[in-house]
Amino acid sequence: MPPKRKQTATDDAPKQNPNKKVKKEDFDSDAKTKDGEPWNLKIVSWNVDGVRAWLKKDGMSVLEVEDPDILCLQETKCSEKKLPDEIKNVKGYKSYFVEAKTEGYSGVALYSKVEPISVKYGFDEKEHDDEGRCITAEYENFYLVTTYVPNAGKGLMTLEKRMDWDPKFRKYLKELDEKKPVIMCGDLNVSHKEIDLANPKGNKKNAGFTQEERDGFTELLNAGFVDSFRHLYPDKEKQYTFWTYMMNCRARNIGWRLDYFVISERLVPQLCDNLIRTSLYGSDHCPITLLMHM
Amino acid sequence: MPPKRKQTATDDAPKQNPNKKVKKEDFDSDAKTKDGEPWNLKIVSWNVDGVRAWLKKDGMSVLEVEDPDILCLQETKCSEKKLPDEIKNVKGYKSYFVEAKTEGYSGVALYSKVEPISVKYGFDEKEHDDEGRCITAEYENFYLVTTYVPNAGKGLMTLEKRMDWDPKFRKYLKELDEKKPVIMCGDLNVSHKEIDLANPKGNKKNAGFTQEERDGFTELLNAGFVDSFRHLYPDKEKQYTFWTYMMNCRARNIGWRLDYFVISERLVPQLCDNLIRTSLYGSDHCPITLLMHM
DNA sequence: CATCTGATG
DNA sequence: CATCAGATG
Repeated sequence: MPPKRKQTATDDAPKQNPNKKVKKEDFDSDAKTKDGEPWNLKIVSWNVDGVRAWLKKDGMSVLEVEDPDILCLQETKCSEKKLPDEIKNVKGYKSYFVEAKTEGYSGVALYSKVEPISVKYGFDEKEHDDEGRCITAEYENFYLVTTYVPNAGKGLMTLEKRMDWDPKFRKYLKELDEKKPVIMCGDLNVSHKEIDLANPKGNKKNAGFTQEERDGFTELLNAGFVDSFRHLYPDKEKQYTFWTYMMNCRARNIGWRLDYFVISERLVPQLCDNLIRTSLYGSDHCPITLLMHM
Repeated sequence: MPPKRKQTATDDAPKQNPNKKVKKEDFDSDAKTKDGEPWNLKIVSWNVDGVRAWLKKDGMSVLEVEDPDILCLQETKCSEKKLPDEIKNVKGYKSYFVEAKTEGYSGVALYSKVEPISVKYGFDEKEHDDEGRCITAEYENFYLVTTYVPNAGKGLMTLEKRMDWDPKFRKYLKELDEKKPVIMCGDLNVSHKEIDLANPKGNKKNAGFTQEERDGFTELLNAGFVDSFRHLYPDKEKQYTFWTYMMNCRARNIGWRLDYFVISERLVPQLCDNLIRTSLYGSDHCPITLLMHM
């Protein structure tokens, strides 16, 4: 049985205030594994929806308040040659980028305090790799994969591309998992269950909540992986990581949980916490934070 | 001989400060005709470079400080159906709009306290009229024509279109002039002489200062019209109405005089002043103001 | 270095 | 309602 966390009525719908200045202390955590081991690895993942716009909105301050060991960004929407210097060179971190062949589309970044043993761009599927959606970093005792999964598009225009992605990416993760345990994070562009979005009924035919996409996520979990947030908080409602900019959705918490840390089953004993940082602004997603004892 | 105005070294290069709040009193004028008649008609012309962006930058405050009888705007870049209500309905004015067939391109507006006897959209040249570049308002004792003349384009890509415009538009103005005197204003997209731009040497091959465009303007004047500003201030240097947004040109006054009031020769005795309102911001052009005794 | 559109999300 | 690109100026 997963360790159920205490739930209160108030923490169901996190109060968000974009103007409130965040303090480093608010991000402190003494989370521990089930066996009482403290965390010693922190990973932050954030879909930045354009890294240049996000930079101007002070997105980089996430490094000050979180001080993560690893930071993963999705939807950088910027070729490497156009990256501002503040994005390219971050003190204390090695950085890695993939870009789409189409300028200003997709793109993923990975920052790491410790230099990985190896870094792999894409996952040997040319069509998908050409869109700059995946970076894998190999560490001593795990692989970190960060990804921006294809959006099924308005009117499900690109659902086919998405459904091509799911099995291929799952296969890739399984292959990695045979070598070392895997921590995969990013914008998976799906809300798994009804609890994972504000309006499940109205979105069954929309990108991010079709049966096909939800089944793809289920199959990933069946392949030996765990949705770390839902594992820790199986019944916690109104926990979202994305809100459309339209209709004041973020202030009203009409959102979707699209961003995840998905970990190999055998890493569950080392899981300390998965936090959703709704107090941080800079994109239509908020960052998520994983705490592990490695 | 034209009435030469006093020139000082300091008013050659107007000091501009975008943050300075303008006061209505700073726009007062007691200009008179050569014969000492005070002005009783004020017309303001402004290339707004996108009327929606200009509105957000408080461009409409020109009405408060100038209180013109007629306001002409060029490059509205907005089809009538997309015009914000504040643009469409202005208290105290009748308003008229032309739009380009291409959404977000060109477009001209005219606001008038007194309802014109008639209003004409375009000048019966289909190619040009499809680009929403001209409105003519007929008044008791004059025609007002406001226009946004085709830009010759980067690398003079559209110089041909421009050179097609010049004789046709000139012919149109001459025909009007046979009926009533004409006041024509707007962005003529040419600096007539070397004195009319900061860098004449470097721009002889560029849109706005080619020999063809300059000759077109000369031919217009030869057809019985007068550049009212240059008539009043024949030697006044560094008087520009446009500065590219690039390279901090406005602060450095590296500009062009592209916006004009061109009037029928027989209106010259009624001319009181032509002012360049460099203290007003909201676009890459500044407004110009004509004072007439009609 | 601004405006705009149109694609994308 | 945001990001981006690309056209236009």
